[in-house]
Amino acid sequence: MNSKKKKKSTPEQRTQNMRTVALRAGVSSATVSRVINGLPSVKQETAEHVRKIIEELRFIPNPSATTLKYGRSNTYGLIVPDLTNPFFPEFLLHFEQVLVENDHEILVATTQSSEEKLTNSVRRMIMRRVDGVVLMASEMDTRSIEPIFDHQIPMVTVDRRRVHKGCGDVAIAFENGFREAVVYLKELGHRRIGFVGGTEGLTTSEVRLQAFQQALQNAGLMFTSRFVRAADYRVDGADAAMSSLLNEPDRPTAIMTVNDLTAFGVLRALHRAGIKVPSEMSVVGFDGILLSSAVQPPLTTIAISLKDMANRCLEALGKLKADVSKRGPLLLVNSKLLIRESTGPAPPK
Amino acid sequence: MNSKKKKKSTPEQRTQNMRTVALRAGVSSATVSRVINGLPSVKQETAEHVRKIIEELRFIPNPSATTLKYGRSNTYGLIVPDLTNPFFPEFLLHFEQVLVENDHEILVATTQSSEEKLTNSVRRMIMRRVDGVVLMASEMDTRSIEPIFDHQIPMVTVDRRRVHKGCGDVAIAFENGFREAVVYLKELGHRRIGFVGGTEGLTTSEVRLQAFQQALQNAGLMFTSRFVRAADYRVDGADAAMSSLLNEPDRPTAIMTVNDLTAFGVLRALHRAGIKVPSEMSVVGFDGILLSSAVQPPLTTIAISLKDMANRCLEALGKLKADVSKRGPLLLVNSKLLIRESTGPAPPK
DNA sequence: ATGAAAGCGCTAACAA
DNA sequence: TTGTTAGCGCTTTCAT
Repeated sequence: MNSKKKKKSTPEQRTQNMRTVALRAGVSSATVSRVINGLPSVKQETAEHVRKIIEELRFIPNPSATTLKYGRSNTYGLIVPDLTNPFFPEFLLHFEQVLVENDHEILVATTQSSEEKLTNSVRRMIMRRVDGVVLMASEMDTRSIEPIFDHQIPMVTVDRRRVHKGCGDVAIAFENGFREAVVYLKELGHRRIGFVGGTEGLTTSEVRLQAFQQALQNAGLMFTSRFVRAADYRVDGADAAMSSLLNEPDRPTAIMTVNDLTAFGVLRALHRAGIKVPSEMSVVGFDGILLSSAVQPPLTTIAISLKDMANRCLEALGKLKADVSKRGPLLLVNSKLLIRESTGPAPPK
Repeated sequence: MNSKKKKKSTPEQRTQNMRTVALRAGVSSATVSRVINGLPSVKQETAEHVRKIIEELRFIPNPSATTLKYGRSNTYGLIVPDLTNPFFPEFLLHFEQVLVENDHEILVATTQSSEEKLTNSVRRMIMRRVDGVVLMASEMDTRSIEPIFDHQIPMVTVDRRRVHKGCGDVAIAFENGFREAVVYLKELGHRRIGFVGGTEGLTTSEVRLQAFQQALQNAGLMFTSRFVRAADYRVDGADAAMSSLLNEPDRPTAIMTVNDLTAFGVLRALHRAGIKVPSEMSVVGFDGILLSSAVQPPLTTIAISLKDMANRCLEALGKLKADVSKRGPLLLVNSKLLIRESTGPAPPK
């Protein structure tokens, strides 16, 4: 029963289009287009009639025609390193919320910290003619993202802290958050504060480490690299790093971390070592992912407002859309200490 | 410096296209197309030359033309209820892995369990002319997804356990997993096993509860609804449900749950109540999300192979693509008990 | 082995 | 206020 009817050239089944609607409504397809796009130059009456037909026919327009015509797709690209870190899906959620309101789509790509995948993701973004890209994989080499600029696509990076032609940046105000946390820990009597950081060699990791160092200085506390370990933003790496840190002769009484996953790893290492949190050691996370309140003990963490961050990204992208040839803005997202139960008074000497 | 040159009709800046390449290579755009698509009917020499030009020009094709022509977009849709449950992003990751290999895109939509959002997501899927949809929001009313069938788009649901015309299903084999877990708990001496389930009224919740009940029967253990609570697949809801369960006069010695997030909530409630895990009570999760090994204690859980699941979804979609007018397959994904530290021998009477 | 050309659905000029 | 029409980039007959 395989019907092999080929009329002329159209190879697959035809779908409805504005013509179909127009024919049925007794108007031209231009009018249908105008109605759908809400242009004012249509008689009230006609518009309503057309809308009724659209309803009847359950007509759904085909945006690929518009994409073809204008080279823009009402889609934004989001490139993230790792969807298994809940921070990114949570951001995605907020980003989506803002965009879908505006009838935009999101094209998500993950890089898994591979240069090759990034190059590939960038290519996909360009192919799909995205209106803008948010790049959260700041660890990457600049070369891979150059095609974005060649194609005049606005881009915002997160936490690269550099802007240039066609590219803005949304930076997380680590400084504030770390300062607030250090002050808080100091008030609790902590004097030796350690740090489990991110992958070495990444700008973003260095920025965070420096912010921590700065915060210690501001509070008049001593910084020693003996209390610092690099990890990889993930649980297992952080666990290992913390275990190594525990070998230091005089231990810190509090640990700050580069993100919540790292804090989870630290908690696990401490638990395995039989060190009680917070009575023997305090732990502070960073990010404020939803699950940070679900672990034991609920994590004191420096939270970022994802909503704010999504809005800033859009803001930067919007500014660039007006003129891709100028340098993008450098915006800041604040962080805020969220006190829960993984921190407490420093143990007595 | 706003250049306002309008030549004829083209409103935005032109981009490269196959013509550009063709001109430069001294061939026709048809040949360029054939080279790009790897058709065999091109002279080796010509093909290489064209490829060189493509390279030189850094040409990137525009798939929206193809989408327009053929009404298919090389994109699959994925509709999930909740990106903040790590299970879904983790699945997305595997799904993406399989698809990107095949030069496909993913269009993600979240429903947040809202019927309206689902309707909207479905519309977006149709607009973008996706080649198929994976629907993980099985809690939803059927009406909202009907347009998918009207538009002949293959669909796979996850864990609806019903198939029909144009729609397959990938079911998670809860039965196996629960049976395995119950047997394991029984061997540890547990006789009273409680259950914290999913949102009431959802097929998927009922399936899981029944699987649990069945597993108890098979093991010759008593089932009592006093030891069962409905929650909402999330931490807070599960925490509350567990707290309520603790009010029962003779408590269960082990708790099984409907997903890992629920287990996290249970752990938190137990911790707050001062009940030690696993010495006083054992807890079993479901899903095997990455973070299940990061909590304290590391969670014994019934793990699903996400890779397997992604492959099954594709398999079902592939079968349907061959013929959307027939009913889709009903495939099964296995689950497997992962023993960690949240389970132990039943406490002495 | 290659080229010419039609047409996918939509929208903005332009005409009426 | 509405209609006519060209053309976005690509693929695929059909012709050469």
